[in-house]
Order: sequence, then C-alpha cells, then structure tokens
Amino acid sequence: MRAAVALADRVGIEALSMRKLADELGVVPMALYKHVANREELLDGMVEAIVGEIDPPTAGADWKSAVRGRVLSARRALQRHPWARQAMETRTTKTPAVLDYMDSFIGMFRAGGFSIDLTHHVMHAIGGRMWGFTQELFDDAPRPGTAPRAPMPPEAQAAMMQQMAARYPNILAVAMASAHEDSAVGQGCDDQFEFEFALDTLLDGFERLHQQGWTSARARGQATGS
Amino acid sequence: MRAAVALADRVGIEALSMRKLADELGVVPMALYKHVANREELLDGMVEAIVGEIDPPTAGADWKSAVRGRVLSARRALQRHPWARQAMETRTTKTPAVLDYMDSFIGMFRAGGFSIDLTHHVMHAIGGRMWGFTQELFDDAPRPGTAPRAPMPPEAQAAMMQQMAARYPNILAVAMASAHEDSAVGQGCDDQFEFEFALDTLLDGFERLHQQGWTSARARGQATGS
DNA sequence: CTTGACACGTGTACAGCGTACGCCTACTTT
DNA sequence: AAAGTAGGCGTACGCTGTACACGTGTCAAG
Repeated sequence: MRAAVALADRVGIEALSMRKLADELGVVPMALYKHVANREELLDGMVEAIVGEIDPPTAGADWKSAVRGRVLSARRALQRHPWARQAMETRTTKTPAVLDYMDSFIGMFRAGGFSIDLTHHVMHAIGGRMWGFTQELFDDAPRPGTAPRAPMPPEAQAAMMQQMAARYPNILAVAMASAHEDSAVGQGCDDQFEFEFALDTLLDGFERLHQQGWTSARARGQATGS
Repeated sequence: MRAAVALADRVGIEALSMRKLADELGVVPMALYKHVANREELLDGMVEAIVGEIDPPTAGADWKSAVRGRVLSARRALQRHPWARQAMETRTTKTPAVLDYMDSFIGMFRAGGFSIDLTHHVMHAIGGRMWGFTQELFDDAPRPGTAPRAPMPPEAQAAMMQQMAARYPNILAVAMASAHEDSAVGQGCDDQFEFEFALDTLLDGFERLHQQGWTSARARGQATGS
C-alpha cells in the first residue's frame, strides 16, 4: 500500500498498473491479488492512506478556525500526492477512514452550534473543498456502467445501522434529519437546492466584497474578513 | 462525435472504448483515427460538445443573476451527461469552446464592474462550480505522467498572443494583471491564496447564516439572502 | 510428530484495450 | 484524364486487469 502510494507519487495514477506495482515489489502481478480483490480496491486503500495523513481537528478551537485548519491540512495532503484528487473523485464506495473524516468534519460544525439542517447544507456547500479541493459530495447518483450494489438481507442492514450509529453519529444525525424533512421534496435531499445554496453563498460573498470596494487583500496581508 | 456523446450517455465514460464506438458506427476501430488523433482528442471533442450546450449569458441582466443563470445552465448540461464532469476533470488542454466559455464568464463579472483583481480571485473561487460542479481552475501544475508540451517558436507564440487577445480579451486581461502584480509573490498567481480566498468566502457566508439563526430556507421557499 | 488449514507467491492464459503502419477506394479539383 | 485527398480496412504489437490452478512456508490442533 505504501509502495503503491510512493509509486503513484512518482509515475502518476494512470501509469500505476498492477504489473508495475508488482515489479516494484519484486513480485509477480497476481501476487497482489492476495491482498486486494482488484485494482479498484487498491485505489480505495491508497485513498484511505491519504485521508489518514490529514491532521485531526485542533482541540479547543472555535468552529471556524478548526474547519479552516483542517481543510488546509487536507489540502497539504493532497498536494503531497497530486494523483489523490483524481483518485478520490473516481472512488464510489465510502471507506472507513473517509467516513471517519466526514463524521468528525460534521462534528466540527455541530460543536460550533450549527443546527443539523444548516450543517447539512453547509457540508454540501463546502463539498470537496473539505478535501483540499472541490467536488460534489454525497454523490450517490447511480452512474451508468456501475452495477447497483447487491441488496443486503434486512438483519444485516440493521446490524450495519447499529455499527454506523456508534461509529458515525454525526453522519447519521444529518442523514436522519434530511430523510424525514417536512419539505416539499419529502425524502432524501434536494441536490438542486444544495447546489444553489453553495452557489448563492459564494455569490453573496462576492457581492459583499465588490460593494465594499474590495482591492487585493493579498497586498494587505490577509484573505477576507476572517 | 455526437455518436460518442450518445454512447457515453448510455454506457458511461469508462466503458467507452474506441472499439465500442467504432462498432456503434458500423466501422472498424482504426477508421476513427482519420477523425481524431487519439482517444484524448476524442474526449476533448466530447467536452467541447457539452460546453456548447451551455446557454449564452442572459443579455441585460445584472451580473449576479447572469452568473447564476449561466451556472445553472451548465449544471443542467452536466446532468444530461453524467460522464462529462469526470471527462472535464481529466482534460488538460483548454479547447476553444472552453476558452470561449471562460472568457465570456469573466466578462460577466467585468460587466458588473468588478476589478480585474477581484474578478481573478472570484473566478478561482467559483472554480469548477462555473461548470455546474466544482473543480480547481487554472490548474496548470504539471502532473507526473504528462509530458511537458513541446515549446513553440517565438514568432508562433507572438501570433498566438494576437489571436488570444482578439478572441479572449477577458482571459488575457486577467492573465496579464496577475502576471505583473506588485505582490510578494511576484509572477503568476498564488494558488494557496486563491484557495483560502474561496474557503474564507464560504466560511464567512456560513458564519453569517449561523449568526442570524438560519433555519431551513427551503421551507421558506428560497435559498439564501439573494 | 503428523496433519491440515491458511497466508502468500507463481505461471499460464485470455479477452480487451489504444494505436502504428500500409493498403485500398471514392470523390473533388484541376 | 490526372492527381490529390478524405475516409475506411486489415493486420499486428504491446499493454492492461484478472481468472484458475498450483506451489510453498508457517503454525495450531490432533
């Protein structure tokens, strides 16, 4: 796994093949399949490793600087591994380290007193920026070419829920809240709304900066008002 | 090209191979290479086609609703072709339709009276959201595995500049301004700054919403303050 | 001390991929 | 009529992921 990350750092993600990695390890290609089921799972593992490099949230900080610091840490991790962004974007399954990160990320807003509802929208808005770059989050839309996962037996689902509740309380809270909301849409969350929420938050910010005659804050040595 | 888009719509981008596309057209694979140099160029062309589907900016609207409408149009185009997002993210060369779109996008802010400087940062901040999703823009960082493009003879470069100036005046204006800025960094633009600018714009927006006791605007039938 | 399970590596094989190279045919332009 | 050109064809090469069967070594239970 570490070797895969190192190799990708050197040759990029496209050039990382099972054969090249096997060569690197002085081993025959098929040997790798004793450790991962397939190439996809290898990429999953690599992403896990990168997510693990992100610093934990600074304890005792206000929500804003906690979030800010965490995102910048994620960005640093991504910059160390330029292939990681693309790899994350193509990943479809959410692995434990990713869920951990999301859960604790949600936790930062909750600890700052954000309502579940606002937290939910805010998570969408910050989207992949939370990874040090940007992507749509919660993107469960079935893409063509990806087979729908096999349905699980109900008791297994229940057990899964238990596990989830214990390990990812914040994710669950948000998911539950958005599931039975008294909105017009009813079940699930409204992608269009989330997109416009993020867009408008940015546009409103731009408007404010423009109205107050913003000139390069860089020269003044700070970013925005924060 | 149209056939490629249609096929990708059906089977996804991963499953779109030169051979499948050739089959679709009732033709032998190598026949495709009379129309495109390679698969990359095919993808470039497909992205061009999608960008061409985005509506032109509404004439006579204020900058904010012009930008808003355009982004939502881009989003609609992307939703019609779920593979397009990923395709655009892997594209490295900026093709004419893409440059046209960027130029006219910059133009919307300029027409709204934004300074070149603010426009620049704002373009970074809105990033790929301008595409109906989100990505880092102006991302010219050389990735491993991509050969550096062959350098051009200087007179060709000059001619290129002429063309650029005529066709993409807004892009050029922004590029020029950021090239010789009196900042500490000097030449080029500061990725880190741009990232933090966008992040802080969002965080400031979140803070404002939180402070004014935001509750689901969806129930009230509007997004944010706009 | 033997036996079997298990983790891990090997070798061979196959189908699918992008595409280099050379050849052929039909149509347009002169 | 001649020549160029746009497009399609066939073959072939090296690369990919991975299925399947077959070793080995380590270790616990009989």
